[in-house]
Amino acid sequence: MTIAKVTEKYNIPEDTLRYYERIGLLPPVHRGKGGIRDYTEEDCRWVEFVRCMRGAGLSIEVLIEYLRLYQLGDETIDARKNLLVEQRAQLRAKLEEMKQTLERLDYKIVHYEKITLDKKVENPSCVRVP
Amino acid sequence: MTIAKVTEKYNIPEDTLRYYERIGLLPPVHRGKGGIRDYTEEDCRWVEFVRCMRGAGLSIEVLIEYLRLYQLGDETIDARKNLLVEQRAQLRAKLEEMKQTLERLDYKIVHYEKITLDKKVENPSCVRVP
DNA sequence: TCTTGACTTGGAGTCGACTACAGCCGGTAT
DNA sequence: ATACCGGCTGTAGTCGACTCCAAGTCAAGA
Repeated sequence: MTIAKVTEKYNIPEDTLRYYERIGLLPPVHRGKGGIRDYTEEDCRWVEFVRCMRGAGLSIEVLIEYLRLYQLGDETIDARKNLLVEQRAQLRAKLEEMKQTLERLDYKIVHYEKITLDKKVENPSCVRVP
Repeated sequence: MTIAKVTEKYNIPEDTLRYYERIGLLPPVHRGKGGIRDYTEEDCRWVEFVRCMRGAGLSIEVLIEYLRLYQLGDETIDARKNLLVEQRAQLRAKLEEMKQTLERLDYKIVHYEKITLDKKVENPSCVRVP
């Protein structure tokens, strides 16, 4: 699969795919004639995995480490699991924080809607909070 | 309230508080003798608000705009509400994405645990996926 | 044969969000 | 009087994560 196809399929710019590979966030992609990249099924799985994890905010550094461990084989299964457990904990925490903030936004929006209604009935009962 | 107290209370570095004020992410803080900042209750509410929203990933740009609108008074209530509604939508989407990823991590971790167990009973039934 | 277009590398530039000084000021403790 | 805080401004530097570009290669089509 050419880089253009991968870009199209996963919606990741070509430059970014090359960059990911260069820094070791993707395994070295096999090259065909003239050094042109030819992404295998497994390469694509990595691309998708990285997109997913980056989308959730995992750092590039951590993902490079994960790939590195993966490439070292079965010896690193424990280390990989620990890495994922750690990242999961952080993700959980972030998620919780964001849920709280979402609720706060809900509350504020309701507040703004109340103000607007109050104004319509000429009864301004709003308080000044951020 | 001095900047040091605010730093301590909200766990935001002094440099960052000054930076936030400079770029208009906080309203101009009143100064006492010798130009020293004296944060009011309302200033603190903004600090806390900004910390919360930044923590959820809202951009500085958007928050500056929100403060700007707020400072323009009641004329901008609608605009502010719209801004919040938009940001809430984005936050919801991000949250959903992260939830999916969290589940995926759960799944992968379980998978790694299975591998470890399998190995203990000399029955390696694992597949090679990222 | 020449051009076009998809790909390559290597390196530099950008962007958002801080973060770290250098150098100065004013009040208090020794 | 001096030294030390704690704060101030202004500017520059850092960091993570891309993003852009020049210059080159190669294959296929007019």
